[in-house]
Amino acid sequence: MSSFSFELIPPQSQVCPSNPSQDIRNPSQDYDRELQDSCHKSQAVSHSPCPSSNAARLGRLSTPHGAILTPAFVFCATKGAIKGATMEDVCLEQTQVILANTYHLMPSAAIVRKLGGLAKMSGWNGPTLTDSGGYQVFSMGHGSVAEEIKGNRRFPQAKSMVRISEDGATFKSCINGDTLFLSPEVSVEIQEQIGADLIFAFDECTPYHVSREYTDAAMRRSHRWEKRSLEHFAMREAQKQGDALPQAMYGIVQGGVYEDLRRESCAFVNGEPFFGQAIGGSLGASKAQMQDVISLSMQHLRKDRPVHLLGIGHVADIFDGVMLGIDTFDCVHPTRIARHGGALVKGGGRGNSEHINLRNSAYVGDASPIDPHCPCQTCRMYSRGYLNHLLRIQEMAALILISRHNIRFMNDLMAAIREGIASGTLAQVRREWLGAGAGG
RNA sequence: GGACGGGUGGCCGAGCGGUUAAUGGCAGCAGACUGUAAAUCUGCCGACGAGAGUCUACGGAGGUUCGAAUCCUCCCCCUUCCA
Repeated sequence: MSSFSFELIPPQSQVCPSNPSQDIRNPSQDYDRELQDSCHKSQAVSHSPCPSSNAARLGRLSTPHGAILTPAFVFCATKGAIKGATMEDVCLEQTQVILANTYHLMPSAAIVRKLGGLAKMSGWNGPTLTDSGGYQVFSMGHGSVAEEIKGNRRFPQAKSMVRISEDGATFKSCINGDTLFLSPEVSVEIQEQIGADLIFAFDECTPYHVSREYTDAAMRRSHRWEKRSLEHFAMREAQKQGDALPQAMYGIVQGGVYEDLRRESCAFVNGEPFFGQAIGGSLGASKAQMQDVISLSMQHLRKDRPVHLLGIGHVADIFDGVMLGIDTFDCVHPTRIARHGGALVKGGGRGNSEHINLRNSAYVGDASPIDPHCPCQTCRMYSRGYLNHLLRIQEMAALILISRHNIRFMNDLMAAIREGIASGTLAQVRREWLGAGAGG
Protein backbone atom coordinates (compact mmCIF):
# COMPACT_ATOMS: atom_id res chain seq x y z
CA MET A 1 0.00 0.00 0.00
CA SER A 2 1.27 3.44 -0.94
CA SER A 3 2.36 5.97 1.69
CA PHE A 4 0.91 8.67 -0.48
CA SER A 5 -2.67 9.30 -1.40
CA PHE A 6 -4.93 12.13 -2.35
CA GLU A 7 -8.60 11.77 -1.63
CA LEU A 8 -11.34 14.27 -2.26
CA ILE A 9 -13.75 14.93 0.59
CA PRO A 10 -17.39 15.75 -0.17
CA PRO A 11 -18.72 18.98 1.33
CA GLN A 12 -21.02 18.38 4.36
CA SER A 13 -23.87 20.18 2.68
CA GLN A 14 -24.04 17.74 -0.19
CA VAL A 15 -23.44 14.41 1.42
CA CYS A 16 -23.41 11.62 -1.08
CA PRO A 17 -21.13 8.93 0.26
CA SER A 18 -21.43 6.76 -2.79
CA ASN A 19 -19.82 9.25 -5.14
CA PRO A 20 -17.97 12.07 -3.41
CA SER A 21 -16.05 13.37 -6.36
CA GLN A 22 -19.19 13.87 -8.38
CA ASP A 23 -20.63 16.06 -5.66
CA ILE A 24 -17.57 18.20 -5.53
CA ARG A 25 -17.88 18.96 -9.18
CA ASN A 26 -21.59 19.71 -8.97
CA PRO A 27 -22.06 22.32 -6.31
CA SER A 28 -25.49 23.32 -5.14
CA GLN A 29 -27.28 26.10 -6.96
CA ASP A 30 -27.16 28.29 -3.86
CA TYR A 31 -23.47 27.96 -3.71
CA ASP A 32 -23.14 28.82 -7.35
CA ARG A 33 -25.28 31.90 -7.00
CA GLU A 34 -23.22 33.10 -4.06
CA LEU A 35 -20.03 32.68 -5.98
CA GLN A 36 -21.41 34.61 -8.91
CA ASP A 37 -22.43 37.35 -6.53
CA SER A 38 -18.98 37.47 -5.03
CA CYS A 39 -17.43 37.49 -8.47
CA HIS A 40 -19.32 40.58 -9.55
CA LYS A 41 -18.06 42.41 -6.52
CA SER A 42 -14.46 41.43 -7.10
CA GLN A 43 -14.66 42.15 -10.78
CA ALA A 44 -15.71 45.72 -10.13
CA VAL A 45 -12.59 46.31 -8.10
CA SER A 46 -9.90 44.56 -10.07
CA HIS A 47 -11.26 43.78 -13.50
CA SER A 48 -10.26 40.19 -12.85
CA PRO A 49 -12.37 37.76 -14.73
CA CYS A 50 -14.17 35.68 -12.19
CA PRO A 51 -14.07 31.93 -12.32
CA SER A 52 -16.95 31.01 -14.56
CA SER A 53 -17.71 27.96 -12.50
CA ASN A 54 -16.85 26.86 -9.05
CA ALA A 55 -14.44 24.00 -8.78
CA ALA A 56 -13.37 24.47 -5.17
CA ARG A 57 -12.68 21.15 -3.55
CA LEU A 58 -11.72 19.65 -0.23
CA GLY A 59 -9.07 17.03 -0.04
CA ARG A 60 -6.78 15.00 2.12
CA LEU A 61 -3.21 14.55 0.97
CA SER A 62 -1.47 11.81 2.92
CA THR A 63 2.31 11.60 3.23
CA PRO A 64 4.67 9.49 5.36
CA HIS A 65 4.97 12.51 7.69
CA GLY A 66 1.24 13.03 8.08
CA ALA A 67 -1.78 14.27 6.21
CA ILE A 68 -2.49 17.69 4.77
CA LEU A 69 -6.06 18.95 4.58
CA THR A 70 -6.54 20.88 1.39
CA PRO A 71 -6.83 23.62 0.27
CA ALA A 72 -3.63 24.30 2.17
CA PHE A 73 -0.90 26.87 2.27
CA VAL A 74 2.72 25.75 2.17
CA PHE A 75 5.19 28.01 3.98
CA CYS A 76 8.56 28.65 2.41
CA ALA A 77 11.47 27.42 4.48
CA THR A 78 13.79 27.89 1.53
CA LYS A 79 17.02 27.16 3.36
CA GLY A 80 15.48 24.77 5.85
CA ALA A 81 14.16 27.47 8.16
CA ILE A 82 11.16 29.71 7.96
CA LYS A 83 12.78 33.13 8.06
CA GLY A 84 11.88 34.94 11.23
CA ALA A 85 10.14 32.01 12.89
CA THR A 86 10.99 29.03 15.05
CA MET A 87 9.45 25.66 14.28
CA GLU A 88 7.63 25.86 17.63
CA ASP A 89 5.84 28.93 16.34
CA VAL A 90 5.28 27.39 12.93
CA CYS A 91 3.69 24.43 14.67
CA LEU A 92 1.75 26.37 17.30
CA GLU A 93 0.24 28.55 14.62
CA GLN A 94 -1.32 25.51 12.94
CA THR A 95 0.94 25.03 9.96
CA GLN A 96 0.43 21.88 7.93
CA VAL A 97 3.34 21.75 5.52
CA ILE A 98 6.56 23.55 4.69
CA LEU A 99 8.76 23.82 1.60
CA ALA A 100 12.54 23.98 1.13
CA ASN A 101 14.59 24.63 -1.97
CA THR A 102 17.01 22.32 -3.75
CA TYR A 103 19.21 25.16 -5.01
CA HIS A 104 19.69 26.72 -1.57
CA LEU A 105 20.18 23.45 0.28
CA MET A 106 22.40 21.89 -2.37
CA PRO A 107 25.68 22.79 -0.64
CA SER A 108 24.45 21.29 2.64
CA ALA A 109 22.37 18.40 1.30
CA ALA A 110 24.69 15.79 2.83
CA ILE A 111 24.38 17.47 6.20
CA VAL A 112 20.61 17.58 5.93
CA ARG A 113 20.62 13.85 5.25
CA LYS A 114 22.99 13.20 8.13
CA LEU A 115 20.64 15.09 10.45
CA GLY A 116 17.74 12.89 9.38
CA GLY A 117 16.29 14.90 6.51
CA LEU A 118 14.47 18.20 6.36
CA ALA A 119 11.52 17.34 8.61
CA LYS A 120 13.59 15.83 11.39
CA MET A 121 16.55 18.18 11.13
CA SER A 122 14.43 21.30 11.43
CA GLY A 123 12.34 19.98 14.30
CA TRP A 124 9.28 20.32 12.13
CA ASN A 125 8.60 16.62 11.79
CA GLY A 126 5.58 17.13 9.56
CA PRO A 127 4.94 16.94 5.83
CA THR A 128 7.51 18.66 3.66
CA LEU A 129 8.02 19.54 0.05
CA THR A 130 11.05 20.64 -1.96
CA ASP A 131 11.18 22.82 -5.00
CA SER A 132 13.53 21.52 -7.65
CA GLY A 133 15.60 24.64 -8.19
CA GLY A 134 13.68 25.42 -11.36
CA TYR A 135 12.66 28.82 -10.05
CA GLN A 136 16.32 29.80 -9.68
CA VAL A 137 16.86 29.04 -13.35
CA PHE A 138 14.68 32.11 -13.73
CA SER A 139 15.40 34.27 -10.68
CA MET A 140 19.19 34.06 -10.89
CA GLY A 141 18.99 35.43 -14.38
CA HIS A 142 16.14 37.89 -14.08
CA GLY A 143 15.41 38.83 -10.46
CA SER A 144 12.11 38.49 -8.68
CA VAL A 145 8.71 38.08 -10.23
CA ALA A 146 7.73 41.68 -9.53
CA GLU A 147 10.95 43.09 -10.95
CA GLU A 148 10.69 40.95 -14.03
CA ILE A 149 7.07 41.83 -14.69
CA LYS A 150 7.44 45.53 -13.96
CA GLY A 151 10.73 45.73 -15.77
CA ASN A 152 12.64 47.20 -12.83
CA ARG A 153 15.14 44.47 -12.21
CA ARG A 154 16.99 44.58 -8.98
CA PHE A 155 20.47 44.12 -10.39
CA PRO A 156 20.31 45.66 -13.85
CA GLN A 157 24.09 45.65 -14.22
CA ALA A 158 24.65 42.20 -12.84
CA LYS A 159 25.37 39.48 -15.30
CA SER A 160 23.06 36.53 -15.29
CA MET A 161 24.14 34.03 -12.69
CA VAL A 162 22.81 31.07 -14.60
CA ARG A 163 23.68 29.32 -17.85
CA ILE A 164 21.24 26.85 -19.37
CA SER A 165 22.04 23.88 -21.57
CA GLU A 166 20.11 20.78 -22.58
CA ASP A 167 21.83 18.90 -19.81
CA GLY A 168 20.90 21.31 -17.03
CA ALA A 169 21.66 24.69 -15.51
CA THR A 170 24.93 26.02 -14.17
CA PHE A 171 24.61 28.57 -11.37
CA LYS A 172 26.75 30.77 -9.26
CA SER A 173 25.96 30.12 -5.63
CA CYS A 174 24.47 33.25 -4.10
CA ILE A 175 26.01 32.17 -0.81
CA ASN A 176 29.69 31.77 -1.65
CA GLY A 177 30.05 32.18 -5.41
CA ASP A 178 30.71 28.47 -6.00
CA THR A 179 29.71 27.09 -9.36
CA LEU A 180 26.73 24.79 -8.95
CA PHE A 181 25.21 22.51 -11.52
CA LEU A 182 21.62 21.32 -11.47
CA SER A 183 20.18 18.81 -13.87
CA PRO A 184 17.06 16.68 -13.54
CA GLU A 185 19.17 13.86 -12.15
CA VAL A 186 21.14 16.05 -9.73
CA SER A 187 17.97 17.80 -8.56
CA VAL A 188 16.25 14.47 -7.87
CA GLU A 189 19.23 13.16 -5.93
CA ILE A 190 19.53 16.30 -3.85
CA GLN A 191 15.81 16.23 -3.15
CA GLU A 192 16.27 12.62 -2.10
CA GLN A 193 19.02 13.67 0.31
CA ILE A 194 16.89 16.47 1.70
CA GLY A 195 14.19 13.86 2.11
CA ALA A 196 11.00 15.88 1.58
CA ASP A 197 7.80 13.90 1.12
CA LEU A 198 6.73 15.73 -1.99
CA ILE A 199 9.36 16.66 -4.54
CA PHE A 200 9.26 18.59 -7.79
CA ALA A 201 10.49 17.70 -11.24
CA PHE A 202 13.28 19.95 -12.48
CA ASP A 203 11.93 22.62 -14.82
CA GLU A 204 12.67 26.11 -16.03
CA CYS A 205 10.42 28.84 -14.74
CA THR A 206 10.17 31.08 -17.79
CA PRO A 207 10.08 34.85 -17.38
CA TYR A 208 7.32 37.05 -18.70
CA HIS A 209 9.49 39.30 -20.88
CA VAL A 210 10.56 36.59 -23.25
CA SER A 211 9.44 35.71 -26.74
CA ARG A 212 6.85 33.09 -27.51
CA GLU A 213 9.60 31.18 -29.29
CA TYR A 214 11.71 31.12 -26.15
CA THR A 215 8.76 30.11 -23.98
CA ASP A 216 7.96 27.35 -26.41
CA ALA A 217 11.53 26.02 -26.56
CA ALA A 218 11.96 26.30 -22.78
CA MET A 219 8.68 24.46 -22.22
CA ARG A 220 9.79 21.58 -24.45
CA ARG A 221 13.13 21.47 -22.66
CA SER A 222 11.28 21.50 -19.32
CA HIS A 223 9.21 18.56 -20.52
CA ARG A 224 12.37 16.65 -21.40
CA TRP A 225 13.83 17.61 -18.02
CA GLU A 226 10.65 16.52 -16.24
CA LYS A 227 10.66 13.19 -18.03
CA ARG A 228 14.28 12.68 -17.02
CA SER A 229 13.39 13.73 -13.46
CA LEU A 230 10.64 11.16 -13.33
CA GLU A 231 12.75 8.38 -14.79
CA HIS A 232 15.64 9.06 -12.47
CA PHE A 233 13.27 9.35 -9.55
CA ALA A 234 11.61 6.02 -10.38
CA MET A 235 15.01 4.38 -10.54
CA ARG A 236 16.12 5.85 -7.22
CA GLU A 237 12.84 4.93 -5.52
CA ALA A 238 13.21 1.34 -6.69
CA GLN A 239 16.66 1.23 -5.15
CA LYS A 240 15.64 2.62 -1.76
CA GLN A 241 16.47 0.36 1.12
CA GLY A 242 16.06 0.11 4.88
CA ASP A 243 14.29 2.97 6.60
CA ALA A 244 14.51 5.32 3.62
CA LEU A 245 11.08 6.87 3.25
CA PRO A 246 9.35 6.97 -0.11
CA GLN A 247 8.75 10.26 -1.87
CA ALA A 248 6.24 11.41 -4.45
CA MET A 249 6.86 13.64 -7.43
CA TYR A 250 4.96 16.56 -8.93
CA GLY A 251 5.16 17.50 -12.59
CA ILE A 252 5.02 21.15 -13.55
CA VAL A 253 2.98 22.83 -16.25
CA GLN A 254 4.80 25.50 -18.22
CA GLY A 255 3.90 27.42 -21.37
CA GLY A 256 3.84 30.99 -20.09
CA VAL A 257 0.80 32.99 -21.09
CA TYR A 258 0.19 31.09 -24.35
CA GLU A 259 -2.99 29.10 -24.47
CA ASP A 260 -1.83 26.41 -26.88
CA LEU A 261 1.45 25.94 -25.04
CA ARG A 262 -0.30 25.64 -21.69
CA ARG A 263 -2.71 23.11 -23.17
CA GLU A 264 0.16 21.12 -24.58
CA SER A 265 2.02 21.27 -21.28
CA CYS A 266 -1.05 20.08 -19.37
CA ALA A 267 -1.36 17.15 -21.74
CA PHE A 268 2.27 16.31 -21.13
CA VAL A 269 1.92 16.38 -17.34
CA ASN A 270 -1.38 14.46 -17.48
CA GLY A 271 0.28 11.74 -19.48
CA GLU A 272 3.24 11.13 -17.18
CA PRO A 273 2.97 9.12 -13.98
CA PHE A 274 3.37 12.01 -11.57
CA PHE A 275 1.72 11.87 -8.16
CA GLY A 276 0.77 15.53 -8.29
CA GLN A 277 0.85 18.41 -10.70
CA ALA A 278 1.85 22.01 -10.34
CA ILE A 279 1.21 25.13 -12.32
CA GLY A 280 4.40 27.10 -12.78
CA GLY A 281 6.16 29.52 -15.06
CA SER A 282 5.08 33.03 -15.92
CA LEU A 283 1.45 33.59 -15.05
CA GLY A 284 1.26 36.91 -16.84
CA ALA A 285 1.66 40.59 -16.16
CA SER A 286 -1.64 41.20 -14.40
CA LYS A 287 -4.04 39.48 -12.06
CA ALA A 288 -6.52 39.14 -14.87
CA GLN A 289 -4.00 37.39 -17.06
CA MET A 290 -2.93 35.18 -14.17
CA GLN A 291 -6.53 34.20 -13.65
CA ASP A 292 -6.80 33.31 -17.33
CA VAL A 293 -3.63 31.23 -17.32
CA ILE A 294 -4.61 29.33 -14.19
CA SER A 295 -8.17 28.85 -15.35
CA LEU A 296 -7.03 27.55 -18.68
CA SER A 297 -4.53 25.17 -17.11
CA MET A 298 -7.13 23.88 -14.68
CA GLN A 299 -9.49 23.12 -17.54
CA HIS A 300 -6.95 20.80 -19.05
CA LEU A 301 -5.35 19.18 -16.03
CA ARG A 302 -6.70 15.88 -14.81
CA LYS A 303 -8.78 16.09 -11.66
CA ASP A 304 -7.67 13.04 -9.74
CA ARG A 305 -4.30 14.43 -8.68
CA PRO A 306 -3.48 17.17 -6.18
CA VAL A 307 -2.78 20.47 -7.90
CA HIS A 308 -0.25 22.93 -6.56
CA LEU A 309 -0.07 26.55 -7.68
CA LEU A 310 3.55 27.64 -7.48
CA GLY A 311 4.46 30.93 -5.86
CA ILE A 312 1.04 32.43 -5.39
CA GLY A 313 -0.06 33.69 -2.01
CA HIS A 314 -2.01 36.94 -1.99
CA VAL A 315 -5.31 36.37 -0.23
CA ALA A 316 -7.42 37.32 -3.24
CA ASP A 317 -5.35 35.08 -5.50
CA ILE A 318 -5.80 32.18 -3.13
CA PHE A 319 -9.56 32.56 -3.22
CA ASP A 320 -9.45 32.73 -7.00
CA GLY A 321 -7.20 29.68 -7.14
CA VAL A 322 -9.33 27.69 -4.75
CA MET A 323 -12.41 28.39 -6.84
CA LEU A 324 -10.55 27.04 -9.83
CA GLY A 325 -9.77 23.85 -7.95
CA ILE A 326 -6.22 24.50 -6.72
CA ASP A 327 -5.39 22.35 -3.71
CA THR A 328 -2.14 23.82 -2.42
CA PHE A 329 -0.30 27.12 -2.64
CA ASP A 330 3.12 28.26 -1.60
CA CYS A 331 4.44 31.77 -1.38
CA VAL A 332 7.10 33.82 0.36
CA HIS A 333 4.75 36.76 0.62
CA PRO A 334 3.31 36.28 4.14
CA THR A 335 6.69 35.73 5.76
CA ARG A 336 8.49 38.29 3.63
CA ILE A 337 6.10 41.17 4.25
CA ALA A 338 6.19 40.29 7.94
CA ARG A 339 9.91 41.01 7.94
CA HIS A 340 9.12 44.30 6.24
CA GLY A 341 6.61 45.31 8.89
CA GLY A 342 3.48 44.13 7.07
CA ALA A 343 0.78 42.36 9.07
CA LEU A 344 -1.96 40.59 7.13
CA VAL A 345 -5.41 41.64 8.28
CA LYS A 346 -8.83 40.28 7.68
CA GLY A 347 -10.78 42.64 5.47
CA GLY A 348 -7.60 44.19 4.11
CA GLY A 349 -5.57 47.27 4.95
CA ARG A 350 -5.65 50.66 3.31
CA GLY A 351 -6.59 50.85 -0.36
CA ASN A 352 -6.24 47.51 -2.09
CA SER A 353 -3.68 46.27 0.37
CA GLU A 354 -4.24 43.01 2.20
CA HIS A 355 -2.00 44.07 5.06
CA ILE A 356 -1.24 47.01 7.30
CA ASN A 357 2.23 48.50 7.51
CA LEU A 358 3.07 48.51 11.19
CA ARG A 359 5.98 50.89 10.56
CA ASN A 360 3.51 53.65 9.75
CA SER A 361 3.10 56.56 12.13
CA ALA A 362 -0.58 55.67 12.46
CA TYR A 363 0.40 52.85 14.84
CA VAL A 364 2.57 54.88 17.18
CA GLY A 365 1.14 54.27 20.63
CA ASP A 366 -1.70 52.10 19.34
CA ALA A 367 -2.62 49.84 22.23
CA SER A 368 -4.74 47.41 20.26
CA PRO A 369 -3.42 44.13 18.84
CA ILE A 370 -3.08 43.58 15.08
CA ASP A 371 -6.46 41.83 15.21
CA PRO A 372 -8.38 41.44 18.47
CA HIS A 373 -10.02 38.25 17.15
CA CYS A 374 -6.81 36.61 15.99
CA PRO A 375 -5.82 33.71 18.24
CA CYS A 376 -2.10 33.91 17.41
CA GLN A 377 0.44 34.30 20.17
CA THR A 378 1.35 37.77 18.95
CA CYS A 379 -2.18 39.11 19.00
CA ARG A 380 -2.79 37.65 22.43
CA MET A 381 0.21 39.42 23.94
CA TYR A 382 1.34 42.44 21.96
CA SER A 383 -0.06 45.72 20.70
CA ARG A 384 0.38 47.39 17.35
CA GLY A 385 2.07 50.23 19.20
CA TYR A 386 4.65 47.89 20.70
CA LEU A 387 5.32 46.24 17.35
CA ASN A 388 5.67 49.69 15.79
CA HIS A 389 8.14 50.58 18.54
CA LEU A 390 10.14 47.39 17.97
CA LEU A 391 10.24 48.07 14.22
CA ARG A 392 11.45 51.62 14.78
CA ILE A 393 14.28 50.58 17.02
CA GLN A 394 15.02 47.65 14.72
CA GLU A 395 14.55 44.89 17.23
CA MET A 396 14.41 41.50 15.56
CA ALA A 397 11.58 40.56 17.89
CA ALA A 398 9.30 42.68 15.69
CA LEU A 399 10.00 40.50 12.66
CA ILE A 400 9.48 37.33 14.64
CA LEU A 401 6.22 38.48 16.19
CA ILE A 402 4.74 39.72 12.91
CA SER A 403 5.86 36.55 11.11
CA ARG A 404 4.03 34.53 13.72
CA HIS A 405 0.87 36.49 13.13
CA ASN A 406 1.07 36.16 9.36
CA ILE A 407 1.65 32.42 9.62
CA ARG A 408 -1.43 32.03 11.75
CA PHE A 409 -3.35 34.36 9.47
CA MET A 410 -2.64 32.19 6.44
CA ASN A 411 -3.41 28.98 8.28
CA ASP A 412 -6.67 30.38 9.63
CA LEU A 413 -7.50 31.67 6.17
CA MET A 414 -7.07 28.20 4.70
CA ALA A 415 -9.08 26.65 7.52
CA ALA A 416 -11.85 29.16 6.87
CA ILE A 417 -11.73 28.35 3.19
CA ARG A 418 -12.02 24.62 3.89
CA GLU A 419 -14.89 25.36 6.23
CA GLY A 420 -16.50 27.53 3.58
CA ILE A 421 -16.24 24.79 0.99
CA ALA A 422 -17.56 22.20 3.41
CA SER A 423 -20.57 24.28 4.39
CA GLY A 424 -21.20 25.91 1.03
CA THR A 425 -20.41 29.40 2.30
CA LEU A 426 -17.18 30.13 0.47
CA ALA A 427 -18.54 33.36 -0.98
CA GLN A 428 -19.21 34.79 2.49
CA VAL A 429 -15.85 33.63 3.67
CA ARG A 430 -14.29 35.41 0.75
CA ARG A 431 -16.10 38.66 1.53
CA GLU A 432 -15.17 38.39 5.17
CA TRP A 433 -11.46 37.90 4.51
CA LEU A 434 -11.03 40.24 1.60
CA GLY A 435 -13.25 43.10 2.71
CA ALA A 436 -14.37 45.86 0.40
CA GLY A 437 -10.92 47.22 -0.35
CA ALA A 438 -8.97 44.19 -1.48
CA GLY A 439 -10.31 43.00 -4.77
CA GLY A 440 -10.23 39.56 -6.30
C1' G B 1 47.89 84.47 27.54
C1' G B 2 49.74 82.03 22.78
C1' A B 3 49.43 78.29 18.64
C1' C B 4 46.60 74.97 15.67
C1' G B 5 42.13 72.86 13.93
C1' G B 6 36.93 73.56 13.84
C1' G B 7 31.66 75.79 13.90
C1' U B 8 27.17 73.36 7.34
C1' G B 9 19.88 71.93 6.95
C1' G B 10 16.47 67.45 13.31
C1' C B 11 21.53 64.69 14.13
C1' C B 12 26.34 63.07 12.03
C1' G B 13 29.16 64.70 8.02
C1' A B 14 31.06 66.23 2.60
C1' G B 15 31.88 70.59 -0.12
C1' C B 16 36.51 74.98 0.19
C1' G B 17 34.76 81.18 -5.58
C1' G B 18 29.84 80.14 -10.03
C1' U B 19 26.90 73.86 -12.58
C1' U B 20 24.94 74.42 -4.42
C1' A B 21 18.55 74.45 -1.58
C1' A B 22 23.90 72.45 -0.76
C1' U B 23 27.17 64.78 -1.83
C1' G B 24 26.56 60.89 1.82
C1' G B 25 24.64 58.48 6.17
C1' C B 26 21.05 58.47 10.23
C1' A B 27 16.35 59.91 11.88
C1' G B 28 11.43 61.17 9.74
C1' C B 29 7.19 60.32 5.85
C1' A B 30 5.15 56.97 2.41
C1' G B 31 5.32 52.93 -1.21
C1' A B 32 6.70 48.09 -3.23
C1' C B 33 7.26 42.93 -2.23
C1' U B 34 3.47 36.35 -5.25
C1' G B 35 7.97 28.31 -6.65
C1' U B 36 13.11 34.07 -1.07
C1' A B 37 20.51 36.56 -3.96
C1' A B 38 15.15 40.16 0.48
C1' A B 39 15.36 41.83 8.78
C1' U B 40 15.24 44.03 1.45
C1' C B 41 14.40 47.72 -2.23
C1' U B 42 12.25 52.50 -4.10
C1' G B 43 10.53 57.53 -3.66
C1' C B 44 10.01 62.03 -0.65
C1' C B 45 12.55 64.72 3.05
C1' G B 46 14.35 74.03 4.47
C1' A B 47 9.66 77.25 4.34
C1' C B 48 5.32 78.87 1.48
C1' G B 49 2.81 77.13 -3.12
C1' A B 50 -1.58 72.50 -6.72
C1' G B 51 2.28 74.15 -10.00
C1' A B 52 5.45 77.50 -12.39
C1' G B 53 7.92 79.69 -8.76
C1' U B 54 9.03 82.89 -4.49
C1' C B 55 11.52 83.40 0.00
C1' U B 56 15.11 82.14 3.94
C1' A B 57 19.77 79.28 4.65
C1' C B 58 26.27 77.02 5.78
C1' G B 59 28.24 80.61 14.16
C1' G B 60 27.66 86.54 14.14
C1' A B 61 28.89 91.34 11.88
C1' G B 62 31.34 93.72 8.10
C1' G B 63 34.29 93.44 3.47
C1' U B 64 36.51 91.72 -1.54
C1' U B 65 34.06 89.99 -6.14
C1' C B 66 29.60 90.31 -11.70
C1' G B 67 29.04 86.09 -8.12
C1' A B 68 30.85 83.62 -1.36
C1' A B 69 29.19 77.94 2.67
C1' U B 70 33.85 78.60 0.07
C1' C B 71 38.63 84.50 0.07
C1' C B 72 39.77 88.82 3.85
C1' U B 73 38.89 91.48 8.80
C1' C B 74 36.86 91.63 13.61
C1' C B 75 33.84 89.21 17.25
C1' C B 76 31.49 84.75 19.76
C1' C B 77 31.80 79.57 20.84
C1' C B 78 34.28 74.50 20.72
C1' U B 79 38.80 70.61 20.19
C1' U B 80 43.79 69.82 20.89
C1' C B 81 48.62 71.56 22.09
C1' C B 82 52.21 75.18 24.43
C1' A B 83 52.93 78.41 28.62
